Amino acid sequence: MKKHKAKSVPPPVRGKRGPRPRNSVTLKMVAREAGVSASTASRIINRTVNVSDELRTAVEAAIAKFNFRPNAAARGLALGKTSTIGVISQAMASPFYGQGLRGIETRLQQGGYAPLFMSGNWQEKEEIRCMEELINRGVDGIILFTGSINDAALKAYARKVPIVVTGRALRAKQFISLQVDDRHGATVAMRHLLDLGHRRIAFVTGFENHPDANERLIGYRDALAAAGIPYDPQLVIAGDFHEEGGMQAVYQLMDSNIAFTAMFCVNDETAYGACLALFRKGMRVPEDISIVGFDDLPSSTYRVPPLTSVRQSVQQVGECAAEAMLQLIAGRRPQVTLPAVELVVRESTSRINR
Amino acid sequence: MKKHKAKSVPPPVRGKRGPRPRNSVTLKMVAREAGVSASTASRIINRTVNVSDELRTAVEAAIAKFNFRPNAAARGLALGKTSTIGVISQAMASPFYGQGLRGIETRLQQGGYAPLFMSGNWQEKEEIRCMEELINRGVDGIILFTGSINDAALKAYARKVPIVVTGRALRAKQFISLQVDDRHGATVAMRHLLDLGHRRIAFVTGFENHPDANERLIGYRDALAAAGIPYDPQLVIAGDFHEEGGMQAVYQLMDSNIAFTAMFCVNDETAYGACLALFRKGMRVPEDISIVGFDDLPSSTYRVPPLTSVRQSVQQVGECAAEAMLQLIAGRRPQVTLPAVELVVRESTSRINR
DNA sequence: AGCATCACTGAAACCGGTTGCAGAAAGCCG
DNA sequence: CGGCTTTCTGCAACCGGTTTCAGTGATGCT
Repeated sequence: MKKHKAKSVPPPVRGKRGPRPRNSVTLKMVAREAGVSASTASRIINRTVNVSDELRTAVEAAIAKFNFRPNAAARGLALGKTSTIGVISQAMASPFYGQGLRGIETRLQQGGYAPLFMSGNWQEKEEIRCMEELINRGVDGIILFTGSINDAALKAYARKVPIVVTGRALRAKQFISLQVDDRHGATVAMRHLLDLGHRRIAFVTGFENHPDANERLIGYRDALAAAGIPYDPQLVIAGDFHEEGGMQAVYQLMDSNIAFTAMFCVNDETAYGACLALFRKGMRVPEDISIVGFDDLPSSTYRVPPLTSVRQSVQQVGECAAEAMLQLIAGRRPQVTLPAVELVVRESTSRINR
Repeated sequence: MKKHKAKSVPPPVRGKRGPRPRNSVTLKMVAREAGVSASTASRIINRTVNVSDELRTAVEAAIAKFNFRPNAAARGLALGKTSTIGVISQAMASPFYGQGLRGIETRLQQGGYAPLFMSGNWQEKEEIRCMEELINRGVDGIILFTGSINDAALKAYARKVPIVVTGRALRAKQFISLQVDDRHGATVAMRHLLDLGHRRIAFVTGFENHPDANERLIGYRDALAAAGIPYDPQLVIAGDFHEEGGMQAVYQLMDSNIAFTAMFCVNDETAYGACLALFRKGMRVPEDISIVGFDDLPSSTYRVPPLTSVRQSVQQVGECAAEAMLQLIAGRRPQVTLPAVELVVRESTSRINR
């Protein structure tokens, strides 16, 4: 008994396959229950074609009865898409990113996509790793939320998968970059302080060369220039976008005996740190020093005192990014506009009193 | 020209299929390049069997040359697993969850899994939706980070997929629950206040019936009892785990002229709100009122004044949850222990001065 | 009535991997 | 030197959907 040519009559070999305790309902089972073929069931589910009402209700009943949910992997394989969007941010733990991620999640979900979040931890290498991993997993697009991957690499990736990036000015196919109007926001913040009579205004910036930080610095300088106040480099201190940077900046200013009556911080977290350092130094906010932040994190409302800040609604930026991605995938050239930045005046700023 | 029986000779129909611009390298291409079959290539990649060094290097070279990455959907379909763990939390935007999620992400990644995050927004219905969605997507396990899905439903889900839950005491197959020692933490916080001489200590709790809140309330009462101080229900105010709840609690206490010299808040965010309300009422922290929080969020270090809090390292809880999940998947009965809670004394508490 | 059109439906070929089975080649034995 | 393991390798059958193509009745048009 030898079958010298196995192909002549394909015998249903059917050994029991591997780990098959898939406790799941398959399309075939639903189809059989409804008395139709799998193809028809599939078409009904996806509304690909019209089918008679009779069959439709039968299939729908079967689906409900078994609580059928199509297997995402199979569908992804067949369709060549996963209905998943990769999202790379820097750190989930930060309230800033949390906000943005939430916006992305919300909007994506409306569009039938789910986000797959990964964190780059402020390291380009890690971001690259995330990129690769996400592409492996076959995501249908990638949103880079304030990433630092260099432009060239990004363009290269954009040829494999649609990409949306925040905080860049870069054009390419399958590629959208969203620019928050950092410069304008900074100008508005400065104008507020200037209006209150401040003239010696310190600026705590972020990492060297970070686009957001640079733009905000430009806004700072623009506002000074417009008010006819000379730019004093001593008043600009490098920070790290975190509380620690804000604290160090204050210590540095005060230890150097550099006079100032107000501070503009590159983001709210930096402002928090500055507040604490001033408190340590026995200075009061806003009586002695006025402080303005940027981002208007939710917790800024509840600081003591509540922080004046430039609101850019990170959540809305996230939503816009998601929106852009959805349009990109749909093949349209996205036309999304970020909400305008606006100053939220609270209690960390007051008229200069001396 | 009619072929009445199409099956007799299966003709390679091969119409051009749908959207096939898969710009990806397939296993088959790699195999051909290396001069082996797809099966062998697969086995080499997965180290399923030993193969001659010659072939191994050939295949590895081909992989490198094409930068081949196996298609995750196909692999998932064949294997019945996705190397993805679903994670349901309540809100990404909150620093609390951000911390925990970060811990989960870190640990999972070490184990070769990636997290798929979804938010329930404190609504059981949404959590259920997430559950379903995650199961659809074929995740290999689900971590419910402080969820409110009822125990019965949870047990039912656990029959379809391994589940790890925080903040419950529930046993089942394929199911682990992690309990933070809330009660002990609350006791420690209270003992600190009592040691400082406080006797009228308010407690701002969370949502009604939330397990964490209840446990902490018990700790509060235990500590009072141990100190021989009668429990005064007037001093316990319901909150919402957020700043707003803390503010309202303070207003309520003060408007009712209920005397108190210290507050213990169910979590840090509540404490933040309380601080602000006290500030509004012209009370100083800690000179007039001492405040203790719970969770020790990163930003508590930078509050003005820095907040005394019970540290439970949410990030470590996240890591433990991930660890438990990995073990569960590996078929072991996980034996993970959460780090002990500890009090971090900062500047929001001081000896009573009256 | 005769033939083209149309609306539905099912069989089978994919998607891109994994893996049971068997055949081939090499090694070992009596 | 033939028979029997042992080690590798390839064929083809899956995984669970989607979609092309062909086939069946029913209908429309001349």
